[in-house]
Amino acid sequence: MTTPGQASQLRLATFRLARRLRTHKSDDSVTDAQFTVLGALSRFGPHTLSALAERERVSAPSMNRTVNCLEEAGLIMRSEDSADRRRTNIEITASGTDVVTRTVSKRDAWLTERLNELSHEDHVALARATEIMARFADQ
Amino acid sequence: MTTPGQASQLRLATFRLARRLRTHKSDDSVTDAQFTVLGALSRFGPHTLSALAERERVSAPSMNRTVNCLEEAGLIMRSEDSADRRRTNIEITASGTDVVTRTVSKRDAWLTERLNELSHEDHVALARATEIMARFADQ
DNA sequence: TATTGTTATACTCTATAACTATA
DNA sequence: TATAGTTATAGAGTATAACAATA
Repeated sequence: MTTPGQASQLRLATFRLARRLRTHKSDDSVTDAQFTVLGALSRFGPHTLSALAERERVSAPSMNRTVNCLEEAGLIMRSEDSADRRRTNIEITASGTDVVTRTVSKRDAWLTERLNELSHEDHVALARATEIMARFADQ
Repeated sequence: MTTPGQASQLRLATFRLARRLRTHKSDDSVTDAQFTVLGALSRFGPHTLSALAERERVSAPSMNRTVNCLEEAGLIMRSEDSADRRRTNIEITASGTDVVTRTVSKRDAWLTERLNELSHEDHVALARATEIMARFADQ
């Protein structure tokens, strides 16, 4: 059974940790929204514009603008879909992959330091919680 | 020992859950940034403009704009500081407090629904992880 | 007719620089 | 001279509405 304060505690801890992590910005040339798109392209491969918009839960015009910025910076590439000429395939470039790699390692360094000091039991609990949180986020 | 992807997974899950929780607002007329300011005023009492800007880690002009929107909506009130006439004290109104209360209960209701479907083991792990995340955020 | 991507338009959030009033 | 708040200006992210090209 869920106790009343449990949801509040999880909500506050989530917001506070997200905020704390956000203060560890590494690369000023790429914004958070742009980096999130690069990360999605890096992890899941090429997307159409609408697939990217749906994944990030933003409108197609909004995603189009972000993708335009990334294209101008040479971090993504558009290419026509040979089967359906309405579609545009969007994929990350070598430069884009490089940005992801460097940024992730910088962003996660702070977190990794703290994870390394946890007990084995805490590690297991945190890994399990991470899966649950990701599942919640998808619902 | 911390495996390479663990920090990334925790970071992503935290960002995604925070983002998901943020979609639950009581009122679409209040944006995320505005609601965060209302929450700070509700929890910590009146602030000067620069104190609010510092707490939210944004520039004074940026905070000024957000505060203007909240004032026009009747959710906060400005009043002159009697001791130092350069200062403006910013406090939440009854309407503002109402928005905070309704939004918080809505967010926790959504979270509680999902918590209630977890196994006992998942509950324990999540509670333990919540404590760890809060501790990380304070460091 | 429906779908995909895009453009037009408008609003918020963000920043830096410069200005006003006060200490 | 220094500080608190504000205004001016500009760039990015967000949305809805409307449009062209294609299925």
